[in-house]
Amino acid sequence: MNALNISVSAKLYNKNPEETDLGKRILSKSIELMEEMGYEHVTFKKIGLAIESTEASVYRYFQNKHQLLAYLINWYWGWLEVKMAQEFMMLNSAEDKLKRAVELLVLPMDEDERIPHIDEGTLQRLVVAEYPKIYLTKEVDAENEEGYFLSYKRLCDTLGILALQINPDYKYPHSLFSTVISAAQSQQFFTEHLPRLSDAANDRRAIIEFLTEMTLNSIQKR
Amino acid sequence: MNALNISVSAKLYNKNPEETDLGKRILSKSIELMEEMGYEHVTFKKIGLAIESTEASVYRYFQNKHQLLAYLINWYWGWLEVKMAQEFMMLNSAEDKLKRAVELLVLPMDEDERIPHIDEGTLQRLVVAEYPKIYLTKEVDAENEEGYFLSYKRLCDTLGILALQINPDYKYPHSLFSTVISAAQSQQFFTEHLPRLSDAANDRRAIIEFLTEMTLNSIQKR
DNA sequence: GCAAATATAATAGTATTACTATCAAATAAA
DNA sequence: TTTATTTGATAGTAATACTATTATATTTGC
Repeated sequence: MNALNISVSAKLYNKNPEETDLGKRILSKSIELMEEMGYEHVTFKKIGLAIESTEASVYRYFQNKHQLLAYLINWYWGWLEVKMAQEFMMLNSAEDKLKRAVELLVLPMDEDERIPHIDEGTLQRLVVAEYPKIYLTKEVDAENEEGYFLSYKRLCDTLGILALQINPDYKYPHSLFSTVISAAQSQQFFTEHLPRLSDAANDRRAIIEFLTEMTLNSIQKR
Repeated sequence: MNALNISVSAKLYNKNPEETDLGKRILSKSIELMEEMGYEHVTFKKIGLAIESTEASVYRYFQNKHQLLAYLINWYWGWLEVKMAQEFMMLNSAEDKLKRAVELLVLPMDEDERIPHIDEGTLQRLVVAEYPKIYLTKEVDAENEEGYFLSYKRLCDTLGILALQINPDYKYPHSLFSTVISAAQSQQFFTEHLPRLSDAANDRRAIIEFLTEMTLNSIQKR
């Protein structure tokens, strides 16, 4: 077992991939493959090949590619939340915590050696490139009931609570942080691929400053 | 010919659908079908059936489903820009223009009778549900060079210029408006499907207030 | 240590999708 | 009215997203 375990809803897999060696290889290789060739071009057959096993084996762990992506993205948000909780212990003001949260959303991730089968840096790039695809479907309502988006919602709540500590009268904490988290992802994507949609020429610090200003200016009492 | 024509880059179609009756039926029915059953579940075969023609006919106008979606979404942003330009003529301050722009992004659209083959209200709902899918692909760089995202970029520019009229020192006009436009879409989606990610219980006015505050507070000199 | 249960590998097969190609009939343009 | 263009009808192909089956490992419970 791992020193650290990120819990992901049991509805997000057929058979828990964290419990077997093959399962971990599926996670590790599908992160790699999806980041490299893009979600649309990945098939369970290709994953089977990459893990030196078969398509059928992958199906034993995940019902389909969409569920696998949802698993990985949930894992990422869950892991980010743990990271934030750890770092928040050292910080004393809600404002500092929010600033640090924005940094964690945008700065590249180092690998966590406690979890050798997941490369957090690659996973972060995968999330930047694919995350809205897990909810932009006609199945969203059914999947929402299955808990497909729990970790994302929890993260928004957590940050929203910090905002209310700064200004208890702020009316839009959930909207603000779903916007900020989403903007953190898309600004990273835009600086790389559609630079005219951002003002941060490949400079993560500028993205952080933009988001931090936007967040704090929105919350502030006036 | 139409009284009003929204121009869409010629790279977004094989054969211009605005020029023939069949082409217009393709546009009209694919908006309907995609909004109704979701992008993933639409096929050219189904569109062919819906327009009482064949799969092959649809392929004569669009290379594939992705290009068709890109066409429709570009058409939407192009049309919104025209709408905004019309309304801005009546308004005298940059702030009023920005406020109105946010409203146009969020309020439901009435049909424009000058363009009978496009139902703008349905198209708007389609854009809310699908727009990031046109750039979240591995082909984004190639498609960007083909002009797949021009109308979106132009819209962000236009609004960014208004922001600079309010505060010429504001450093992030492009980032801000790509964020605001994107948030306008996703907040509409969240209030309907993932309400815990917003604070606007099915109330478009609340979304507008949230976005307007966020925008103006970000720009303001302080 | 052995029987029973479970996990995996290898393979086959099906329906659907995303196209490409062909050709004749209809329509429009010169 | 000849010629070109557009459409309709049909066929075909490779890939995808699965489901099913069976033999062989591997693990677990007793």
